[in-house]
Amino acid sequence: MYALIDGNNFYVSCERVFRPSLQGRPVIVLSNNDGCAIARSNEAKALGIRMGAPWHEIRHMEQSHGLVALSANFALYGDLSDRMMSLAAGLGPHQEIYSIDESFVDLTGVPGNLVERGRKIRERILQWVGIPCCIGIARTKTLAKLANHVAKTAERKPGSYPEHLAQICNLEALGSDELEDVFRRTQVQEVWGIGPRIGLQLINEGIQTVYDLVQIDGATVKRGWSVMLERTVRELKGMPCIELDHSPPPKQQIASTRSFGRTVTGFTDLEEAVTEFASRTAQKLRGQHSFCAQVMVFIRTSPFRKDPQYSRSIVVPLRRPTADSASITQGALQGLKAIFREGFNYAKAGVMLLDLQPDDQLQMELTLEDEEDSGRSRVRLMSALDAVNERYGRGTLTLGSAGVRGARRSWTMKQERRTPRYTTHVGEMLEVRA
DNA sequence: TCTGGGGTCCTAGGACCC
DNA sequence: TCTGGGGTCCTAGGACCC
Repeated sequence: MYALIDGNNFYVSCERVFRPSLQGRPVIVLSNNDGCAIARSNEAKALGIRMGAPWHEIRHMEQSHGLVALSANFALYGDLSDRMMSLAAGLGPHQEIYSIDESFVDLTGVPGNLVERGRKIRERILQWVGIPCCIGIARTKTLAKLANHVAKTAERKPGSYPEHLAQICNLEALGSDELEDVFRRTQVQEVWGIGPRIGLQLINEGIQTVYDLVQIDGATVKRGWSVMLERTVRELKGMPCIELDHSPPPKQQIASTRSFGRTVTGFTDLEEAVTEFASRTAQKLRGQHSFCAQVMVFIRTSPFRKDPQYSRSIVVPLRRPTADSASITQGALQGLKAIFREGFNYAKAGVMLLDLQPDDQLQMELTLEDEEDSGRSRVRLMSALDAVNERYGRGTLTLGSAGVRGARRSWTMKQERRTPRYTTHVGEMLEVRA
């Protein structure tokens, strides 16, 4: 048995914790560069604002409907997520943190009424953190996701599902007639693992609801689509195929990419940006105790503009696997030189680290003694760099080619509506006056 | 004028091996 | 007219997730 617990409209709920006046109003959170909507309150959903809607297309609703749009404040969301997750872990013995707002909990062996237990945890998260959650409970992870969808939709749209399934939904507790009713009311595109493409194909084949989908036998699904969809169908039939990942394996690639606040044309701007992206990836790499053997760098123009288009990437092999910011940055800049072309309006760039391996399983090589010493001192230098940036904030210490804070850096992202980092930045804490 | 970022897994096809 | 069989590895592209 699994539970899936997630925060409702998570980013918006985080903003409302510190600004209760946003309750009951249509609120959205925008992506980096204030580009498009990535979280919507129920009221914003009711206005017909789609996930990913470009801000410039819906901006007029500020005036007409009192829409509130905020820039993404990931420092705040990450911190509230940690608090929510530690309380959600109380549901059962093992937890898998699946995303910033969702976790699966293995309920095997948990005694008593699971719905009651869920309700207590939900109340605690609401009271202690301030985030409203919904919980889905079922025999497989895919069904737990489905149950969670039912719990949320029943709460938000009365009449869509039986009322008693709102907020906390345990599919295992339903009779077969009621379960069939839930399956008939749920469209295939709502299923975890079925995206817009496959969803459309299924509908064209006359398979509209989860009920239709579970009528098909596995072999037909595999032949007509893929082993992935077959697995999903088996899970919907109650056969567990996806296990809980309670200690997620180290990442196989690490990326840092950004769209620019405005387009840039010069090599120097790209050099600064790529230096920063490379440094960030290197820091993440050290965080999971890995080395990388290859660095990928890409630059591209905006496909949304009518400008001449250019998009290229290149993979640069490193001389030896490393987690040193300078070596990784050097590789990335070397790649950038190779792919840069004059005369384009660049809108985005990024660095990805590939071919990752644990940093304690390095292939040894013959080195001169002083080189080995300098290798060790580089490791200490990187530890010191990370420690200083951890203590005093990201960007306190950077490589020279990253450019100087507050100087040009014309490429940095636009965030015109960000709320304070209430819980992670001393200078931005809430002040309460008597 | 203005359209996010960071991941995973699967598949098909080509190169290569014995 | 006729040209093996079985396997691995790599890459690019597609689909999906939040």
